Amino acid sequence: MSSSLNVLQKVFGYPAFRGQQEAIVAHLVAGKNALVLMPTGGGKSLCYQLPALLRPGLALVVSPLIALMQDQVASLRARGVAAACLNSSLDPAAIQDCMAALHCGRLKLLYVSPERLTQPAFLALLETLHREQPLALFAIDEAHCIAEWGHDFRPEYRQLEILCQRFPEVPRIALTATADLQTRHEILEQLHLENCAQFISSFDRPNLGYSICPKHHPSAQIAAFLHERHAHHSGIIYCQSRRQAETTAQWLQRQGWPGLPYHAGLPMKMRACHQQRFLSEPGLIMVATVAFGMGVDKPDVRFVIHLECPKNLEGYYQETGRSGRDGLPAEALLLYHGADLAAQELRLRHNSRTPERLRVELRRLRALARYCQSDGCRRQALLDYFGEPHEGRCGRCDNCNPAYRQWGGPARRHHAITFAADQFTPGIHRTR
DNA sequence: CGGGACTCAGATACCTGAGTCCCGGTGCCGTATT
Repeated sequence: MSSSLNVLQKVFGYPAFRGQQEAIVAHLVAGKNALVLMPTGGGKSLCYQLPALLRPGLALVVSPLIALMQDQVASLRARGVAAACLNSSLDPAAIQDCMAALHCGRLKLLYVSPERLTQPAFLALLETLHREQPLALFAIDEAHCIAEWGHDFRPEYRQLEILCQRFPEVPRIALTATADLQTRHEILEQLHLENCAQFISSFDRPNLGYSICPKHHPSAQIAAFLHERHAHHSGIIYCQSRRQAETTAQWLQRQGWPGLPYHAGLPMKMRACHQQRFLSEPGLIMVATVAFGMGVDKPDVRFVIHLECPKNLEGYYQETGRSGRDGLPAEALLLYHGADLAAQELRLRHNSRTPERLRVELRRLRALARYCQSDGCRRQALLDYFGEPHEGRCGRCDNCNPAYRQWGGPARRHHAITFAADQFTPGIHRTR
């Protein structure tokens, strides 16, 4: 039995590798670089965790959120792996413990943020450790953040090339569940992975149905959608602003739907409470900004509604992809209005740091606009955007199947909630 | 900011016009202040 299969079974408790995992692990164990695109739930973490155990030395994992680090460390420790994170949530004593463990070589995996990683003092620490015992590898988890956040929001994401400069012989692996061609290009460029192997799984989510409807009267359209299709289902409604999330959640509650607001302007306790309730209570509707989602793994989310257009198809794919993780049917509904696109364009023009950046973002926005306005198969268009062929006529989008075309909204608002139930094709939305 | 979307009232079973509101959002880290 190979040592990697042995560790897979003994430490992680899986009988066998899935998909491209085995090839990726072998590639990394051999000391080579890789880019991995794999859907959530596909077993991405294993692709660097297993090599981290098989190679000598400490593996460093760059992760965007403290909550993600904590989840990963807890799960590794539960399997008996010496893992830790180093971040601002730790008290001085915990930091001391972590440093002691690092210095005596007891740790196998250390999770840090890009902000921590790029601090001179931390890099000096890494170099000290590296002289004692060469580092096992660098893993950049959620690597799309390099492109998504690196340009303005979290600039340290664009300083990760320092890994290659300071530790050129340590293998690097970048992992994400969502990256369009532009984002892939930026990840490869920033991490100096230009000629590395790319392991790209299919982006198709066959159990998701896609609908895009003209936004006439959103509250009536949402009410009809929930009433006819998703009563008592868990779902997410994505909004573009905190205020919209608040008002929409309040409106839902007034209508008798269990809506909970979620955005970064809420007190920490309330955010945690709403997230916990969403995960544990059935049938809740999270009304959220982009603050909600990363690292949230709820298998039975049955629908995602976009009250406004996201700013590109990458974001749309990410957000819709949070439904149907259990493999059972789920639906994505986007309420489309040209003015929302125009608003996104204005924001881009206002906020883009460089003309080049603006050009790139406008191109991505226009791809989203074409997608919304297209009368072709949505699945085919979405997969095409990610460079993946699909024959079209998927049967599970509004352009392929009239049953997904019900939410166009009433021409006259007072007819809002009077859709006839017999318009639906039975059997399309079974949930078990 | 100007202009579009939405709400609400009033009149009347669908529609109009005036008034209001809006004009992003994501998190690390470290330091200053209670």
